[in-house]
Amino acid sequence: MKKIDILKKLRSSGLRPTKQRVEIAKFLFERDKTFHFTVESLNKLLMRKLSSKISLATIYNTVHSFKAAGHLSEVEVRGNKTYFDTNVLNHHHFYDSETSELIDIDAKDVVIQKIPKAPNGKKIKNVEVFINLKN
Amino acid sequence: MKKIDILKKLRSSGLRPTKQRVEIAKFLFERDKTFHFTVESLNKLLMRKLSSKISLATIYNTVHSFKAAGHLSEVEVRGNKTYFDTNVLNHHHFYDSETSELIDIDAKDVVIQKIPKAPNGKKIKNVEVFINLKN
DNA sequence: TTTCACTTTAGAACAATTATAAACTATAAG
DNA sequence: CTTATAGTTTATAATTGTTCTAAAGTGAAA
Repeated sequence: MKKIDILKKLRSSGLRPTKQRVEIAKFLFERDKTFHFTVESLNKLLMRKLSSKISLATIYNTVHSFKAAGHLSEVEVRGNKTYFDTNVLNHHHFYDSETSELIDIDAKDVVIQKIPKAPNGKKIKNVEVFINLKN
Repeated sequence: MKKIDILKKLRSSGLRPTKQRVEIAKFLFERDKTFHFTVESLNKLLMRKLSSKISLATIYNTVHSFKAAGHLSEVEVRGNKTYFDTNVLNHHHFYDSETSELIDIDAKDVVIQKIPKAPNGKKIKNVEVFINLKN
C-alpha cells in the first residue's frame, strides 16, 4: 500500500493524516499477510522501528480510531489483553496458547451445517469460530 | 445439589471444604440452569446474599481453584473481564453485547461440516463457536 | 489436643486501559 | 500567506481487573 493510498484511507474515514497516524498506518497496512497484535506489542515494534517516539496514549487512540473506521478488527481471545487484526473480513482463528499466537482461518475453510436460531427479538450479527491448539 | 454433594465435590478434588468454599459452591452449583459470571459480579451477588463477608481475594482464589478442579470453565469473550461458566461440558455461546450477557448453546445444536487441519506439529484442542447477537 | 499445611484476608502491587488537560497542528477561511 | 479553531498528541493521573504478599486463621490428621 502506497503512501498516497494511506492518506486516502485516512481521509476517507474522516481521520486527519497526522504524522503519527500515517506512521502507524504504514506499519500496519503495508504488509502482504494479515497482522495480529496487542497495543503493547505494537508499541514495542514501533519504538524499535521509528526514530521519533509515539506516545502510548496516541497508539491507543489511533488503534481505536482505526477500529472505529473499520480498518482493524478486534479478535475474540480470552485473557486480559486485547488483540487486533488487520484482516477486517469475516474470518476465524486458530489460537496457540503456548505461544499466544493467533493464526487466521479463511471464512471459506470453515463450513457450519447447523446453528441454533437467535433468542427472542435478537438477530445473529456474526459467527466466530475459535480453534484452540495444543502440541 | 445437596450440601453433602457439595462437600464430596470439594473433597474429591482435593479442596478442603472451608466455610467460604462451601458458601461459594452452594451459590454456584445449586442451580438448575448454567450460570455465567465475572468475579466482580459474583462478588456483588455474594455480598447481597451472605451475612458474613467473603474477601475479594478469596473469591478469586476459589474461582481459580474450582476452575483448576474442572468445576468451572472460562469463556472466550473479548474484553477486559474474565467470564466463567458453571457448564463445564463442551458447548458454545451466544453473546449479546448490548447486555454483556452470555447464553449457552448445546454442543449438539452446532454442527460443523468443514474445518481446516491444525498447523504443523499442532493438534486441535477444542473448537469454540461464538455467535454475536444484535437487536 | 496439638500440630501444620492449607486457607483466608486486607492491602499492596501490578498490568492494561481510559481520562484529563495542556500543548500542538492540520486545514479551512479570510 | 496568516489566522482561527477543531481535531490531535502527549505526559501523567486515574481507573479497573487481577495477582501477590505476609500475617492471622483453620481443617483435619496424628
